[in-house]
Amino acid sequence: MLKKRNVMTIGTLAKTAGVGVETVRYYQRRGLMSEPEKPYGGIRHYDEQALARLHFIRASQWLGFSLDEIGELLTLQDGAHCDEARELGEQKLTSVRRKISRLQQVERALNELVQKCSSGHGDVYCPLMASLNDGVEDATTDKHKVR
Amino acid sequence: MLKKRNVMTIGTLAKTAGVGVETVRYYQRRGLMSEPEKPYGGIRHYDEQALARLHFIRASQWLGFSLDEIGELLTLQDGAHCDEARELGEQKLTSVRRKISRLQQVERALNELVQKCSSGHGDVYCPLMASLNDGVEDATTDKHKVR
DNA sequence: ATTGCTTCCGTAGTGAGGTACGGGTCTAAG
DNA sequence: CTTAGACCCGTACCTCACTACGGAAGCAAT
Repeated sequence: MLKKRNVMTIGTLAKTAGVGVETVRYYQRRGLMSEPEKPYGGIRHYDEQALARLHFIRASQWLGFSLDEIGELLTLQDGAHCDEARELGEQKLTSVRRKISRLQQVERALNELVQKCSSGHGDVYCPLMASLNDGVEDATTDKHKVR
Repeated sequence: MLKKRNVMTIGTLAKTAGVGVETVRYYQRRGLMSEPEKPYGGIRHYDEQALARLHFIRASQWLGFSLDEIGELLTLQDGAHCDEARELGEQKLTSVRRKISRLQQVERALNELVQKCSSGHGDVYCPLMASLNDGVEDATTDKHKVR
């Protein structure tokens, strides 16, 4: 082994990871990736570690972690902080579950409204609109606070 | 009957609907609500119609419509466009269902990772971190494109 | 009449996660 | 040698739905 590190420019790195060059630079500004030293006069080069870091970031994002949270995860990188990492994971899991059940409520309400519209009616009015007008049955006591 | 319209200032209107004054003004700027004429020298007043409009907007938001989409819904207000409204509702329903199933994938992946962390391991490494490092099993072929 | 809360209005800032621009420098191909 | 295409870097801009700011003017109670 001892294969020579396969070296990339930022463009190649970005393409390989499926993100834009600007995105990589943005992660560097956010402190999620380091900027390699640039050799006299020119272009920085990146290795598989940089690529792995990018994969880590995207995987974490896919799980719903924000870039700030990913920064936190990255400080736990050495494996000695498994408990903290699990804690973060559990919090995220909870928030994902909340989102799911909220969306399921929305699904039920919306489905019902659409059904009512489809099943022919007096024509003079629209059940969906009517419901919107008086607040949609089912905002199950968490009125307001949409965001 | 013929009860005199119960008249409100913007502050009362906003509080009654559970939103901020600035939010009402914002909706006016967005064209979702009209600004009543102001009587010589001063303060505009709002009636139940304005309140109903605010309820309509919040109910629609709760269902996942964006303010732009709500503007569109509002043009269909007269009940004669039930088909168009239903169409919009169906599109939204589809997108809600997509979100749900995406989140359910995330839930499964995250749950598995957290479980692995909890069930004691060699200590030298963290299963969650390890998975993040090599991309999380289960990004089920929709790699990248998190947003 | 003075205090003190609202309203009015335009403009600007927030947060998240980027994307775009523009001017300058490098490098590789022809 | 020239030219096309990366790269470097800072700064500005984008979307979405608000939220804040600041000064002037109105209104209600003391």
